[in-house]
Amino acid sequence: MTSDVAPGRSRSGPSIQDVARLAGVSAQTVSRVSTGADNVRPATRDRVLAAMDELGYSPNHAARALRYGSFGTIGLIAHRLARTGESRTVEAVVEAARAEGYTVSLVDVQSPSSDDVTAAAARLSHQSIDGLVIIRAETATPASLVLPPRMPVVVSDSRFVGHHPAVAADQVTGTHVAVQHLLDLGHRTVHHLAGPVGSAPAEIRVDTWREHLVGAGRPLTAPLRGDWTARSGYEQGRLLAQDPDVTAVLCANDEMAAGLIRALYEAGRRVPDDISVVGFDDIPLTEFLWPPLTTVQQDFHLIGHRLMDLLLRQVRDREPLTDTRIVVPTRLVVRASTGPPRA
Amino acid sequence: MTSDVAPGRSRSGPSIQDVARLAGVSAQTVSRVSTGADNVRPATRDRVLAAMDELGYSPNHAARALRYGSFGTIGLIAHRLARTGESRTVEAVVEAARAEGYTVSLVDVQSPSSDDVTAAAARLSHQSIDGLVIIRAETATPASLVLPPRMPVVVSDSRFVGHHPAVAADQVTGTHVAVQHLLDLGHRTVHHLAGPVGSAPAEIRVDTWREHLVGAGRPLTAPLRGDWTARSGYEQGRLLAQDPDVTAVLCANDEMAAGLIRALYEAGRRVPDDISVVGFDDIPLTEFLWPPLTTVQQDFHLIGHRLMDLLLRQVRDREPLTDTRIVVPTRLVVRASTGPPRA
DNA sequence: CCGCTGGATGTTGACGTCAACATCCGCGGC
DNA sequence: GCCGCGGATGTTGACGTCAACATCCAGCGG
Repeated sequence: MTSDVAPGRSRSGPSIQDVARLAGVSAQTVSRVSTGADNVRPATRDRVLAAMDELGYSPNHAARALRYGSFGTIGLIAHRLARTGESRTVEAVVEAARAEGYTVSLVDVQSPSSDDVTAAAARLSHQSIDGLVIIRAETATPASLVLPPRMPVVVSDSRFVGHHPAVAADQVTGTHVAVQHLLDLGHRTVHHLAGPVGSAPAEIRVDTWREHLVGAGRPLTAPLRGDWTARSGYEQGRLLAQDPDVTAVLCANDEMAAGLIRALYEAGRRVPDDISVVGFDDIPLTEFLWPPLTTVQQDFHLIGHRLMDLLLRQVRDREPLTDTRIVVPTRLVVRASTGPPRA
Repeated sequence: MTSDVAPGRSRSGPSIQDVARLAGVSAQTVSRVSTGADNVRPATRDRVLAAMDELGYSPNHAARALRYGSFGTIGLIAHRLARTGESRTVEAVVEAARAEGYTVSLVDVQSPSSDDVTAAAARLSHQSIDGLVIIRAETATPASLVLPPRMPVVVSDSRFVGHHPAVAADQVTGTHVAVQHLLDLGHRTVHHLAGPVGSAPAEIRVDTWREHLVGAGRPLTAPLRGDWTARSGYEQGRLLAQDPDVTAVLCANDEMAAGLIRALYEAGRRVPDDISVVGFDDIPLTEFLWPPLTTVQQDFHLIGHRLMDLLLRQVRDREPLTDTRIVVPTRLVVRASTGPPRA
């Protein structure tokens, strides 16, 4: 019943030594029990387990990490974490990581520039992480992004193909299908409310949209620019509402589409009667907007899991995956915000 | 020019010894340079820095953590991380942590029950975290939540007052103000679309709503129950639309309000002409719904920062904050979804 | 009854870092 | 010229864990 646990030893709990003392065995035997080695007599094991329980012992992760050279932790760099696509991807990565026994260390960078991402990666690598996931480093470029050598990395951005293993939604097909959907409905051309200049996903969508219209021989207008927020969609929508030629708009995400639709309504233009609108992402609210939004669905959950798969193949199996690329399909969900143009 | 860095030493980079060898000094001198001690001759310091640079050295965090008993890491437990309130709070905590030099280890629990949260906390405490932030452990209860002893903890849930330091939005005032706003408009009573049974924030809103109506001597109806999703709001809205007595509904969050409004429209009941609707949270899209939603704004950003403040007071300053409680104000934002009942 | 075998358990050292203490060296004062 | 002092640098040990090796003992065959 005597308790001779060292009293004032900082914050960290009881050590393996304390347990060993209480159980009347050596530290090594305690270690064997806690790593699940099989050559421990059941009676001894029980005694050790009881001692662990009494002391509330849990192995010191720092010591294990030092011993093994691995933390069981992966770093995750995101920008504007609270945005829909980001937070859902993060959630999926965290979920997949937990399933594999890894913990996720999260860093939210101020800007998605190469400098900030480089700094965040350096910070994380000091944490002795086993691998690094970078989510949508929008304005970073492969050449200027400096990562710790020998660090397994995956990126959710197709721009990094050839430099880092990447997982990306098939935005090209998604955009083609969305534009074609509008043309099929009879629209003469499609306007585009794009994401900010410099953002890679925004540019891919702009390029594909333009290419498709050119390929179909349709008139081309300059893309409008938003910053992904509903407010920017609203502002651009006020401008667009002035233009009687506009009958169909492809928006680079759902938030901007929501803002746009509201601006159109306020200007007296009805969706889809006067103007058809397509979004991108399929956020949970999309279905309950008025009218329910036709949109290009991205499977963020799958993207998150694929990111983790790809990372673990490098971390665990030591596969060198320099230029692997995984494309996750997108899918057009047709709801009520698109229809034929007014005759 | 000779490079005698040990070749096959797993993943971790060069050690302090490698740098010392290259610079022709002892490991301790390298340590002094990297911790910024001042008693190193400038010439020596330069030599060491050059060696660090050449080798790409950075201190091994695991070893430091072992030595110091601290990781510079805080644990963050969340449930359904991708939800609006959660992701914005997480973002704010991560931001505040980074500003203070801490990294955040993220765990997303399957369910917000005491058991799952307890397990997650145990997992994290193995990571040698310095403190723990628990975001909205909805159905966990103070009594059954077992946390590692001596672990600094903060919780964003007022139910834990008296057990753990907590930061919570002032939902009580927010709910009172919202209900009164509807009564002031002339509604005879207010219906309530609540969150799931067992969720603490949901129950607080239910209790306050009921209490306010009773206090004002208004007729009381049983709260409808959703699960925070827009879909559940839609489903309850279909039921509610059948009831001609309903003229005002307070929803426990904005997503459910959006779903509810859509169901009302589909049933031919107009908002706010036939029915007024109030939401809760003020998510970014709220303003761009149709009609723009009157809602109770919660300042998630401030909540995140306050959580971090409270945690650091325990971690850094060793303040024992058992029952501290910080209340973050809420605010009713009146938009276009509320109005007087039809005469 | 002795020695051998094999499983259970103990001992040692190393992972990388840094505080405490030890040592070394140059310079100023007497 | 010698002593002492103080700043720069080196050495030792400890943080907690676990693999490798060492030891111990029970049981069995000869």
